Amino acid sequence: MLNQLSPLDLAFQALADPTRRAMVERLTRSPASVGDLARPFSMSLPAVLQHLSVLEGSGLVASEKIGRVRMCRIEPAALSLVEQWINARRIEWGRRLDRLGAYLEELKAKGDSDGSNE
Amino acid sequence: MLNQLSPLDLAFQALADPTRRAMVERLTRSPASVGDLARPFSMSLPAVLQHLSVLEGSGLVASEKIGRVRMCRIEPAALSLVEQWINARRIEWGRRLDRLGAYLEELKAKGDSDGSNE
DNA sequence: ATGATACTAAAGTAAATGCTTAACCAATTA
DNA sequence: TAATTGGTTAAGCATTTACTTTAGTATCAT
Repeated sequence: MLNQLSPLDLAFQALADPTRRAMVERLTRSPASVGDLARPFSMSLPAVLQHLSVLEGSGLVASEKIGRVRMCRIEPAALSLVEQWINARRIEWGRRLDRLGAYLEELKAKGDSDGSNE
Repeated sequence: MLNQLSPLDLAFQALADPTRRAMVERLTRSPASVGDLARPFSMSLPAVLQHLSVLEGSGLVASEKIGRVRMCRIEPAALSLVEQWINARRIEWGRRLDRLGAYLEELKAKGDSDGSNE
């Protein structure tokens, strides 16, 4: 089961929910208040607050209360953590294709030198 | 509530679990059997199978049974879906910084031309 | 044929998730 | 000062998630 969650876990979990992803998309354009964030959704304000707290817990979003309105903004560092994980997979995948390519080249060279078909 | 899940939802949800992410990492290096995938984890085989089925459902992994062993491989298209979402956010974020920068430049130009301090 | 191997299916469970409603409080505004 | 606005807290609930154990079913080796 999931006990000590890494920052990467928290980020991926936060982004797994479409509502939260939409909130991140919104905040990527500009900072917004809790009410602003809630407006597009057909759910209660407390529900939105809970999503927001997941986002804050993951480090993807930060917020600050000014007067009676809480302004929220994205925190790009957490997003780039996710980005790095994906990139690492792509790089490894590329390396694999390279190895496979080299192997196929080797096979081909061998095949060209003897009389086997294909 | 979550009803019709988009491919992106499925991919993010699949990657939200550390066990499944580890399985993806393993498969990025080379294809592996169910048993291979299970070995590093201290959980039952059925549990691993369930994780695998989530990964397959998300399109991140494909598998094929040969004899009595099921070989699994990653399916990079689904990963690149996630990558694209992240990139889109980074681009939007960049655009925002550009706008902010332009605004600050404008302020600065104005500030340089009049007598205000700073 | 017998047993071992590799996986699969089914059912059950504790905990987490994504909501809700019903208060509540603290800044504005009238 | 009283009402409104914007947010917050707490409690409760249905569903989903991440497992477990138990009991299979096909292969493959001997």
